[in-house]
Amino acid sequence: MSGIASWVTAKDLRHRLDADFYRPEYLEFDHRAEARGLKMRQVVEISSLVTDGTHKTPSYVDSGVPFLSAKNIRNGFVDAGSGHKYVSAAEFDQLERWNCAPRPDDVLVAKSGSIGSAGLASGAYDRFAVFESAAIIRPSGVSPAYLSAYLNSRLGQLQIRRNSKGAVIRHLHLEDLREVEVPLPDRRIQDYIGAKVELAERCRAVASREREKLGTELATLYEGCPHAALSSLTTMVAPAEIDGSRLDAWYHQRRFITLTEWLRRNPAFVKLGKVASLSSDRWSPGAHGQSTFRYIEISDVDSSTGHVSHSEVPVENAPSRARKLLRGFDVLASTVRPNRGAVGLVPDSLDGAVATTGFAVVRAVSKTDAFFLLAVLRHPASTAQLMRCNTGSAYPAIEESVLPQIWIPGAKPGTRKSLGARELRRTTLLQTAVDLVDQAKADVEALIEGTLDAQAILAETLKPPTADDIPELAEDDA
DNA sequence: AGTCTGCGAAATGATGTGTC
DNA sequence: GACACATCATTTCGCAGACT
Repeated sequence: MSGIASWVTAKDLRHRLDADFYRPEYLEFDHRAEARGLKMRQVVEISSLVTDGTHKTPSYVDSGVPFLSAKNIRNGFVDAGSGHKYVSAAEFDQLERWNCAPRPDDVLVAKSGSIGSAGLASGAYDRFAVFESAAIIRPSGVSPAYLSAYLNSRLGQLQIRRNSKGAVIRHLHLEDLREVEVPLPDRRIQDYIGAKVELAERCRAVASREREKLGTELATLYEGCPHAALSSLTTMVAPAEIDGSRLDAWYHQRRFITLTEWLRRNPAFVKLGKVASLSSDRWSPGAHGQSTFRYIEISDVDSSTGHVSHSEVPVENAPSRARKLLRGFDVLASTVRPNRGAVGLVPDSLDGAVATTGFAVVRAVSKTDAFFLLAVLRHPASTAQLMRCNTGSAYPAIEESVLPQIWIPGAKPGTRKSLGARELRRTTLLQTAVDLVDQAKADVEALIEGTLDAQAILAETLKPPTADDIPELAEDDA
């Protein structure tokens, strides 16, 4: 960001007259695209429909047709995995008539919340409806996957920010989205960039199938486990059921007692502490002579995928909680707000990174075992056990020492290995998908910079990656 | 006059951080 | 370790003008 004042010449002037619209970085973008000889088209010119989801809050139902909102558009994907609501079939029909049901080739853009995030509708479901917080673009004359990559790129985000309004809470309005300018290269270049996004979608589809299989396999291990039972907070407790450590109603809810008893009596279950240990490796700022460090906080763990990311933080700005030194393949479980179920696995690339003290760091004996633990700790039976040990209602948290005490399936080595391998494959595919979208975004930026080898793409000497380049996809069983 | 759409903003929800 | 609080993100609501 540079100075507030910006010199605007007549040829830069468009329909808007506010200073913000003409900030130097925006003008620079205009000039650069022009220098590349790129055609610029407004979103409205390259789509047959630009609308948004329903404004009328539907009456939600427990199951039916999926109903997604802005929070489902993240990291370049329309992601159903982070949870969503449902509407009845009848309500869906009405929504479809109102153009609130995206088609597979549509591009969705977040209008509220993390505005400007985009993704392909096909990434979620074939049939679903969206809320007002998501915009629907039906591309025409542009590759949908390319459009999605562009909107997610730094440049697309810049354009969206440029067109969004609102002093305090910025929102993206439809009329502004329609005016967002899109560089339109040769169709073959669009397809080259779009192919990466499409391949990423394919990885995600296979990953989600893996998750289903994993779910089935885990269900076998947890067969008969009463983890989903509900009970009221009022419980009659027999004296023998009070373990002395706590006397509160929360801990003694019938469903918790039933679950723990069931697990304790079942010889197929062992305590986590039997198969893994808590790490107490510490880190302190300044002790390692670096100027920055890789910091992992709770929000860096994606609770729907188990993926762990990080941010680079200068050592002098280290939060007081940055204390836990990590190794590759450590399993992180959040001890604050355990209901969120933030459990993730530290990729090998983050060996030596630092986590907040809000995590318990579980260290398994092997790599596949770590993935097995990841799968098991994400299971509702584990979350319920952690929730039982919750203290504090305003600030729910558990103690780290609870983790080794929870019961997990003491599966045979072979089973653990195959489950772990499946979880590994799922995680790898999801990461590959993210990498591919990042590549596509980088390509768009290179296109504007003029560093993209357009000649090679047109001559087809430079080809986009295909499914054959991703070993995890090759194993995809028929 | 009734309905739909675009827009703004309050209400609600989530979550990281400093501090004791 | 617990807490209050700040700071967002997201949902929901309702007004106003356009459209039918």
